[in-house]
Amino acid sequence: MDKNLKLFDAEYRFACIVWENEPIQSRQLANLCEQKFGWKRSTTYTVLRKLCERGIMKNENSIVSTLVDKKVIHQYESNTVVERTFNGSLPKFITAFLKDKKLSNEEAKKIKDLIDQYKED
Amino acid sequence: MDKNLKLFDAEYRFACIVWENEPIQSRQLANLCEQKFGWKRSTTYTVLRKLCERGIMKNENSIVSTLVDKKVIHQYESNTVVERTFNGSLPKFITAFLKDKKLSNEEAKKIKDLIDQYKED
DNA sequence: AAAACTTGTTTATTGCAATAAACTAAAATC
DNA sequence: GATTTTAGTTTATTGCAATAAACAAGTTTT
Repeated sequence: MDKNLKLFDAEYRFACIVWENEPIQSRQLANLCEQKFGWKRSTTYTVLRKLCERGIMKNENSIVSTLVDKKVIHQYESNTVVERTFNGSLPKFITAFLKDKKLSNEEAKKIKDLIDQYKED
Repeated sequence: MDKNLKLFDAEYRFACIVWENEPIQSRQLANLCEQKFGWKRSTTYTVLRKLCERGIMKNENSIVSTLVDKKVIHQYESNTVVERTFNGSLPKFITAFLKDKKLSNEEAKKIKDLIDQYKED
């Protein structure tokens, strides 16, 4: 299936709730969304159904769970931003992000170690 | 002034044209937008005026120019994404971005050198 | 000075995300 | 088996981004 991984704001916040609580009863999910977002029951169901139609979640016997990992959504999201706004360049993104910021030695080391993990063998 | 630095998609694409061509006559700008986006003249003026009202551009004697550097918008944009979706963590963002990717030694070095530039003295 | 053109504003129109009300059907309870 | 509850769908409603048509006022051209 050709999943559209672009989650709109409301969808993303909703998905976070599901990721944190899955598998979860649809009823409970509606309650959570009511608490966290002030959503009416029908709103939760509408958002849920849209995501099910796109193959991102499923609702089987009133048990809701995700079909797409949060990591995959994050991957999609980060790639989209870098492509759209930074010409696909990670260094450009980092430069923009760090503008007016300073990193401690530990923070810098952490990132550099991280980068090394993605070097091709 | 309290500039709202959030540019919507159309606004951002428009701003890019201005950054690349400023200072530019409003007429020429309308022509460019017509070519690049297929916009009618009035669309260009509407978008332009919104950005002027927000202190992001100005239009003086039919000469359009920006009041906010592209870097600042990029800074805002990158910070917003990292905060909203990655809990403010740059490493988390990078991890998501690099998933399923490999970096050449040169690419890795480039990024690590970049990181070092932001270490506090 | 009338006509034509230019610049910019005011006022629609459209599309879609976000939210919810109203309804339906099945299941559980009395 | 009638009633109430639960799960989910269908059908609005609202708000706002994106786009543009229609208009106004100044400037240039004839």
